[in-house]
Amino acid sequence: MGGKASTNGNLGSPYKAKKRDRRRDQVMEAAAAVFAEKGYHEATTKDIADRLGILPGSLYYYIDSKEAALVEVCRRHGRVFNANLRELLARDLPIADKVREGIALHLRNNRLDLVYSFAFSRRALPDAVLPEMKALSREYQRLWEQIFRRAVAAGELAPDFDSHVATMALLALCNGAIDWYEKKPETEIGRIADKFARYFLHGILAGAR
Amino acid sequence: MGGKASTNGNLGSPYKAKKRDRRRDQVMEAAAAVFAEKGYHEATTKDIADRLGILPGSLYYYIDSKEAALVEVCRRHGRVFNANLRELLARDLPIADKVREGIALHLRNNRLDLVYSFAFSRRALPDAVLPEMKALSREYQRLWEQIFRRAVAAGELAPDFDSHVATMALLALCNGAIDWYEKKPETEIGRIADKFARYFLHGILAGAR
Amino acid sequence: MGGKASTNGNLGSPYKAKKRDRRRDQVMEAAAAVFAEKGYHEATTKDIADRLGILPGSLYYYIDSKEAALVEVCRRHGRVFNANLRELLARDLPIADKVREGIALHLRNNRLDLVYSFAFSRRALPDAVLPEMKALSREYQRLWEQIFRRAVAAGELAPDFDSHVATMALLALCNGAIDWYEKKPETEIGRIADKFARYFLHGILAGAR
Amino acid sequence: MGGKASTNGNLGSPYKAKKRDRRRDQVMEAAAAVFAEKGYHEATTKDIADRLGILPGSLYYYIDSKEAALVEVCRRHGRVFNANLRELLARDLPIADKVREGIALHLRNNRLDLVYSFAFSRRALPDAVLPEMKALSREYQRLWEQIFRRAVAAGELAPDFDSHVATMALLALCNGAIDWYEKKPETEIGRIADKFARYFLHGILAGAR
DNA sequence: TATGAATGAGGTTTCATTCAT
DNA sequence: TATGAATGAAACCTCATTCAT
Repeated sequence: MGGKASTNGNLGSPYKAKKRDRRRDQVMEAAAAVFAEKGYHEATTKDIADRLGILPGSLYYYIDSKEAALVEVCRRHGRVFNANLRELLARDLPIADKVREGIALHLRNNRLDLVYSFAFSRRALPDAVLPEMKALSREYQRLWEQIFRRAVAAGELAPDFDSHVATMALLALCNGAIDWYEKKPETEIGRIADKFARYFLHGILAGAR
Repeated sequence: MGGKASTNGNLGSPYKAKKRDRRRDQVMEAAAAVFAEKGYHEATTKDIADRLGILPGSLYYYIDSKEAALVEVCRRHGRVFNANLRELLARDLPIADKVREGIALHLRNNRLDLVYSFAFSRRALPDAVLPEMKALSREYQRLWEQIFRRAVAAGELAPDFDSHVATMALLALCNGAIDWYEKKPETEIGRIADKFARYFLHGILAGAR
Repeated sequence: MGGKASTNGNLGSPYKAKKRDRRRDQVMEAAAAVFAEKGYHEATTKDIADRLGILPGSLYYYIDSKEAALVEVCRRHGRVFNANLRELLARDLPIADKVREGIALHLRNNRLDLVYSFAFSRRALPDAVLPEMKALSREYQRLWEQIFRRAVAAGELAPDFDSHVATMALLALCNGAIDWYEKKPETEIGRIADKFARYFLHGILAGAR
Repeated sequence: MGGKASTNGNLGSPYKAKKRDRRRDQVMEAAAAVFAEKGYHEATTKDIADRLGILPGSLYYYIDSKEAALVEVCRRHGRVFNANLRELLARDLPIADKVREGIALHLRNNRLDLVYSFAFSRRALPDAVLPEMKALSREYQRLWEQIFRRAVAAGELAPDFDSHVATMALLALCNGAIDWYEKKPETEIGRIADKFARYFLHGILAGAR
């Protein structure tokens, strides 16, 4: 500002800015992948750098610290999760379908690193961003609860249905499943989601005498 | 290993041996607690030593390495998990009760360190012991599957019931719930287990219409 | 405390404690010497460790951080400076002798690393300890000012003598001289101090026509 | 190096050369300011570049290295110091006025970066240029000594006056005062210089009984 | 003339581990 | 049975510097 003596104004050239942002995205993706694979503390900056074909020190051209990278990864993924669910909430579907789709979305995103980066790395998040992260997390819960509550209001679920505990159970189910399907092919996820949804909706006793 | 005690000839003195074993148990408990609380990589030998009132170096009188301690902790806990479930399998109870009890057992044990030590620290286990650990883990699964299969055979569950996926769902539900109940008072766990069991047995749609 | 299970009470054994403290003193001396020689930022933990014949990491058995070592070095040296001057203040001497002795003391202590550790490393001190360090520094100034003020009261100095500026000048003279005598033999320092004192007391015009 | 300008044949164009030199001067000024403010080692190339509104890498169009910049800064400032003093030496003034003016000049220049760049960064200078830098420094001393010796010859100072030690004292006084006046307004410097000169000339006992 | 992206050396620090006592 | 002192590897990070564009 003021003192900047740059002769050509291409500093903020949209082309270059975009290119740089793309590289930043790659760095974040690499960080997310490594955090997901190894967990935050076990992940080293060398792991992330290796995935990008650069040296660890070079990462710091794009990030301020490993911790700051975690924060951003969590933020980004948390927003995607919430956006997806918000969209689902707005759609006009029977509760069974919403649950099925919601579970599938969650599992598919889980796969894209989130559970480990977000849910399970929470202990590594700096205090300063905890409120923000907790807000993202609560927002996700609230969206699920709203899905259930609307179904109650529409008579799809019993009037005394406990939307809160149901949400907890659903999230536990999805989050706990990560180890279970992480090596399955993408196509399998749909089938797993279907089965999980069926249990969640009807219970294991359904069809029994 | 074997050579450690070669200096005093009468190492086998049953009294001394027992006393030393008791101390060893304390060390393992301390390690388990710390691993559970912080995760394997974040846990330091100082954390464990502090809990015992000794210095980190002194730990090595009882353990060969931090990693070896993890292995043993996982082994011990895995065996407890399996023993509990084996006992439950042998009891003569309707499937609904077995599921309810099994979930409660799992959640209670989760609390006692296992999920974090065993399930979530698995990535830290050395390759050499992975087969053993996976065997313990598979044994646990198999026991649950057997519970379900016997219920199928007894006509309590539908003939086409998928015991395998049901087990996966149940484990996912229990493991994923750790964050959710870890700060609740011990007495709450029973109630949470009940609710989880109800969902798992009857589904969220039960009572609707 | 409480949980400490040490069987013998030799933890706080005065002999061992003293030995450990002596080693800590050596570490601090090494740090002070290196800070003095190179300045805080140019000094590396390797420099300090080399001087002690250990590895850089081993330093952290005695210190919490390089910065914490600086703080302690400054604290220790600052206290010595003040203690010396307080003693001088209490003695019954004509002002000229006090100035001469005070300058000699300062120069001799300078030699023992202080100026570079304390005065010139101030920019490296963490904010949290700045008040303490400034207090030490102000105390030193105040002691000098008191020396001058007593001389004024005793009629040794003119009634309108500005003790504050005189102190500043004296400190500037002493601090600025470090480069000048740092390679001189110890015996020289006395002579330099004498000459500085003479200038400071009588000015360069003394003896002139 | 030599090849840099080989692409345009008319590199010697006086206009362009002048423009580039001006920019080079700006770079040196920026470097001097940053070295003075933070000290050589704490100063980063980014600090210097920021002050110029460019990126660190761009500096290398003007300088060969950070160290080379320090050398040049020291050289330039040393020459200014010496030139100023040489001029003062040539003037026809009583010794008291010369001392007063010389101190004021020194303090004012100190302010403009020198003490920190030159005197206190000397430890950072590469061996190859140390002789040159020491020569500049010695020249400055010698000029002061000459000032005193002429005063001796003119009978303004006592015949046995020690010009050498007096010079050392004067320089110590000035250099050591930097912390003391660096935050004072420019106008204060004149007054401080006056007081310092008075002490230096007449001593603190002047006016005392 | 300057940018953007990267390098690589070096710095502080942590920590599991060892070993004499 | 435990301590005290140290090791050494590896981690995160900084920064002067380079070079294609």
